[in-house]
Amino acid sequence: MGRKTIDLKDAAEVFRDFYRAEGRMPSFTEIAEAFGYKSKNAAFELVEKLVDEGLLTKDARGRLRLASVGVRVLGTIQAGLPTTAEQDQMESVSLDSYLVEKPEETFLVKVQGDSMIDAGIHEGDMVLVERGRTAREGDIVVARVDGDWTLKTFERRAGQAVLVAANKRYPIIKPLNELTFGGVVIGVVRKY
Amino acid sequence: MGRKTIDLKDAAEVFRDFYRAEGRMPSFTEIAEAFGYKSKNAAFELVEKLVDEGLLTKDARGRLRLASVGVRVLGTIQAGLPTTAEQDQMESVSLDSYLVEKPEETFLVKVQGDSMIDAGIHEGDMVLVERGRTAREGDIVVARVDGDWTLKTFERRAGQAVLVAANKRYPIIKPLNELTFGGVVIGVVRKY
DNA sequence: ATTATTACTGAACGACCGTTCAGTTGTCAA
DNA sequence: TTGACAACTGAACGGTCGTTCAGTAATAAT
Repeated sequence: MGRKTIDLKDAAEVFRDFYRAEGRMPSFTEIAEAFGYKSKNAAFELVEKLVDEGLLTKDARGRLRLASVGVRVLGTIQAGLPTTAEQDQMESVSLDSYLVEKPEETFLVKVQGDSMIDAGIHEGDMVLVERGRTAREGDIVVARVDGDWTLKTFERRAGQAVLVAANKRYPIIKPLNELTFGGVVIGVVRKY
Repeated sequence: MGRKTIDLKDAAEVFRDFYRAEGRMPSFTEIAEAFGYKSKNAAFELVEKLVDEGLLTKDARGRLRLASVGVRVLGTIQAGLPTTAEQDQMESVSLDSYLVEKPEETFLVKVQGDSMIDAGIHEGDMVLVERGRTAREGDIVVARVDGDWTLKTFERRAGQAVLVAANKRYPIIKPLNELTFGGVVIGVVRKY
């Protein structure tokens, strides 16, 4: 046979790393460099195998594309986790596009304190805040009350806009002078 | 002056949409098509403006790159949300690469029930499960106990492996015959 | 009305792209 | 030992790429 045999899964990993670092797929010249080939054709044939395996895709003009960007979605937990054979047919979703609609207006903010713990937002969690969206009752908002920025639920009590913590140990905040909305929390992200 | 003047922010949105749909940035021919230009040069000059505005970047070989993939990270909530002027210098992070290390082994599972509510995992949340990772004490795991798949904290009581719910109303599960680990929960994602 | 400036068109350039092909080198099975 | 086969090398091809340049059309200021 030939010289070395590489695991195709490992090869696909190299492509994914390149895509993450560069934001695009490598050219055949770059693939050859990455794998230590001296010929583009060696890279070409490697890509053909990966396409056959379904790990890569090509578009009409031959440009490469990752078969699975993001994470695959499994319906419910009841079925257990899928095997390698089953997972090919599963839909794959990018967490960025799943959670964020307006990247230009969205920010990731680290949560301090436990004032929203009953809403499942713990200290150290990251909340996705969209700036400029109008807050509706019940929305969790980033707001500036009398000089301080806080993370609270926006509600109305007797016609007045108030900020309510999701923790019984915190009082309801009734803005005296100032109430500015920084943004609305559109999502929560936690990493263990 | 020339014929029409387009808002550069809107133009950048077109590029982002293309990148989301195709997984890569458009060529100048494709840009011309998307904006209704009959000449590649019109697209070229539009891109130059976007680069000047910092909305796009070019690499060494002239290929385009989105200036902000993913979401910008804001340190703490104390400072409030940044203005347009400040946000340019902020680091931008892809949620995919922030949360997921091994895309091939990671799955997104929708949570049913309230057994993990004290750990801040509510019904309807999505948990990121990495298959194959060895579970350590205190890890939240997807496990199969005596035939049923559940989401619980993995612990040891008197030398025996047990599954503990983060909810006082649920009992500790001591596996009778079978205990199979499907994967370890490496993150939580919630969308409002 | 004239001029300057901007928004384009259209053609051309070398460079690199994906692809193909002929040949070489190493490895395994018979 | 031999032959088949797979893993490569190296050169070549047309095509598309990013880029440049000369010119035209439309707006705005003078």
